[in-house]
Amino acid sequence: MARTQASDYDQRREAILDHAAELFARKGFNGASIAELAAACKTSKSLIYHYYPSKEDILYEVMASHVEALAEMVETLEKGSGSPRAQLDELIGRFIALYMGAKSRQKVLLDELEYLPDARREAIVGQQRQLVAAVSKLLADIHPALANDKKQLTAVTMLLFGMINWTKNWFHADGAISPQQLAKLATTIMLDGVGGLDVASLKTGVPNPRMRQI
Amino acid sequence: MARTQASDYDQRREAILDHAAELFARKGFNGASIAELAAACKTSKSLIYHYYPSKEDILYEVMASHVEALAEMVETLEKGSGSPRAQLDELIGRFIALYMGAKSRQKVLLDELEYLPDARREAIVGQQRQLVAAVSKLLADIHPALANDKKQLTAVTMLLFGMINWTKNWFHADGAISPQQLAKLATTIMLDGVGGLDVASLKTGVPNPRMRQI
DNA sequence: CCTACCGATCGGTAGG
DNA sequence: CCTACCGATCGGTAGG
Repeated sequence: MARTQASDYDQRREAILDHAAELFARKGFNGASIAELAAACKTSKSLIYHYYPSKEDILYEVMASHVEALAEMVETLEKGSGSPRAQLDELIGRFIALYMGAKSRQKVLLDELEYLPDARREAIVGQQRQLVAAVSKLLADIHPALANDKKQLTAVTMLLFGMINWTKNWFHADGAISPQQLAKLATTIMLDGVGGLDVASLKTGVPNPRMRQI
Repeated sequence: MARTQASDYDQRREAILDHAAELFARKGFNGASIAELAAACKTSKSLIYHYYPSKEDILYEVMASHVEALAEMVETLEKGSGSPRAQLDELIGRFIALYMGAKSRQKVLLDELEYLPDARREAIVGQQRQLVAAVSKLLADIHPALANDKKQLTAVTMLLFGMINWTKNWFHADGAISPQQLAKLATTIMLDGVGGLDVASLKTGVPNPRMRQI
C-alpha cells in the first residue's frame, strides 16, 4: 500500500517555521544554519528539505505568515466603526498586540527582509504597503489637511510606524509599561504630542489643559 | 633598515572602513566576506588582515567611529543655550544630518550591533545611552511632569528615537521632503502631535488654532 | 603584499 | 510508483 501524507504534516511544517523564526531572529538569516534548525527541531537536515525546498523558502514563509496575520487584522478593523481617533487607537493597539504575540516573526520581518529574493521580497512589501495605507487613511481622516499634502502624510505615517516598529529594540511586555499603555502612548504623541500625555504627576488632580480640547 | 609605517597608513585604514560600511550595510555582516571587502578595496585579503586583526574588529571600528561622531555632536550642543524646545529642534536636526552624511555606517550601527562580541557591543551601547540621556533630559525640561515619571520618560524618548532611526527604511534626502523638514516634522509631532503641523493647505490662510498655544 | 592553503562548515542532495 | 525519512557526503566557500 502506498504511503500517504503524514497525519501531522501541517503541524510539522508549522513547528519548523516556529523554530526558524526564533533562530533567524536570534542569529540572523545568514548566521543561522539549516543544521542548527534541524537540531532545534530534533530532526535531520533532510527532513527540513522534505518540507521546504530551500532556506529562503523558510524565510519567506516565516515572514508571509506573519504579515498575513497583520493584514487580516487590518481588514477586519477597516469594516469597523467609531471615530477616526478611536479607530487609530484600536489599530495601533492591535499592531502592538500582534507584534508582542509573535516577537521572533516580527523581528525577522523587520530585520531580514533584504535577504529574500527580489520577487518574494516584493510580495511581502506589497502586503506591508496595505498596512501603511490603512494608517495613512486614518491619519488623513483625523487631520483632513494632511489629505491634501500627500508627501507629508506619508512622512507622518512612516514616523508613526517608526515609533511602533522600533519597539522591538527596547520594549518588553513584562516591564513597567504594558503593551496597551505603549500603544496609547504612541497614538497620543502622534495626535497631541507630549502635551497630550496623561503623566503620573498630573493624575493627582492637576488637569492637563491640552486634554480638554480633544 | 627596519620598515617604517606606510605614509598613507591612516588613509588606507579609513578607506577599508568606508568600503566595509558600504558592504556590511548592503549584504549584512554575515553576508559580506573579507574577500569581497578586499576586492572592493582593490587589494588582497592579507592586506585587510594587516590593518585589522579580524572581521569583527572592522565591524567594531565602523560602528565606534560613527557613534563617536554622534556623541561628540551631543556634547557640543549640551554646552549651548536657547529654550529647551529650540535645543531639541537643533539636536534632532543634527542627528538627522549625521545620519544622512553617513548612511551606511548608521545602517550598520542599527542593524548589525548584535554581531559584535559582548564586550564591544556593550562599549557601543554605552555611547548610545549618552545620546538617549541627552534627548530624555531635553524632553523632561520641555514637559517637567515627565521628569517625575521616569518610565514614561524613557518610553517617550525611545518613541522619538524610533521616529528618527526608522527613517533608514524609507527616507531619501533627495525626495520631496528635506532632512531639515524631516527633523522639524519629528520634533513637532513629539511636542504637539499632528495638530501642531504646518500643513500645506493651512499655509494659505487658515491659521492652525493649536499653534497659538505654544 | 601575494599565492597557497588550512580546518570547519555552508546549503543542498545522493542512494536506499 | 508514490511519499517519508535516514546517515553520509556532495561541490564550494567561509574566515584566517
